Amino acid sequence: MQTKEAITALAALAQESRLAIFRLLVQIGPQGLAASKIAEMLGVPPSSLSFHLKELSHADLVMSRQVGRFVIYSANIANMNTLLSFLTENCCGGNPCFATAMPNCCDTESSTN
Amino acid sequence: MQTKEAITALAALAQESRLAIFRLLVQIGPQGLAASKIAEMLGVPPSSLSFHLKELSHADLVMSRQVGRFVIYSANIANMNTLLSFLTENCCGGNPCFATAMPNCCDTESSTN
DNA sequence: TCGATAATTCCATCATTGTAGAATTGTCGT
DNA sequence: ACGACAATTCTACAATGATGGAATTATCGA
Repeated sequence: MQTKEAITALAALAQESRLAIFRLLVQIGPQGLAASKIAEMLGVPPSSLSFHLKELSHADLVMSRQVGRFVIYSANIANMNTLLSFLTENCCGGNPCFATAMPNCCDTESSTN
Repeated sequence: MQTKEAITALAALAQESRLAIFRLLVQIGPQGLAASKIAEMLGVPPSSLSFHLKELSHADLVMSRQVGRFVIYSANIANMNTLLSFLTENCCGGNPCFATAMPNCCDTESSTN
């Protein structure tokens, strides 16, 4: 992961609505939620929600798939884990302090780990 | 950790200079670096550096201590870990996907793991 | 106490981002 | 094809954040 991508992701998360959306999607897991459902649960106006979902998508933190007239959004856990790793990369110069790898949370589609 | 604190921390990291500063301090570890040294290593003007260090301090991502006429900054790894946990909290509804706890990177002041 | 260096605050300028109503596009059921 | 609903884009407006030079505060060595 490059610095630029990390900043995009962090900036995407550094906003009340988007953080709420993302955390909601993390908790829901791979099955995801329709945009309208998210709007309903979080009380965000549709246009604002679209704006924020676009930001999160652009930051590769959420994925979307079309199902009928719904667009289902889900958290991109793999990329979130990449981000977390980036933040702790080479912690303390790689000395004993650091417990190897980051957790693999909800290994998305690919193989587990 | 509250949402508000998380947003403050994420916003602090979502900026090129600050992310560079933070990652540098993470890699340096508990011993930390003087502000002037950081400025030198990253090529940031002193006033800008102060501004960014203040942001990072306010977000509880770095700590500082005065040593002579130097102010030594170090990463607050404990709080970073709290932030990472917050982001993955209750992932997938707490189902099998999630590998228990976050890594404890550089257990700050206390014992070194 | 004086010069030198470390660090922060002040300040003005510039750029980016959040917000939400209205209009638009796309998909469904009949 | 038409009405209903899902979602996005368009468009201003308001608010916040980044930048770096100059002045200021604080600490050291001699």
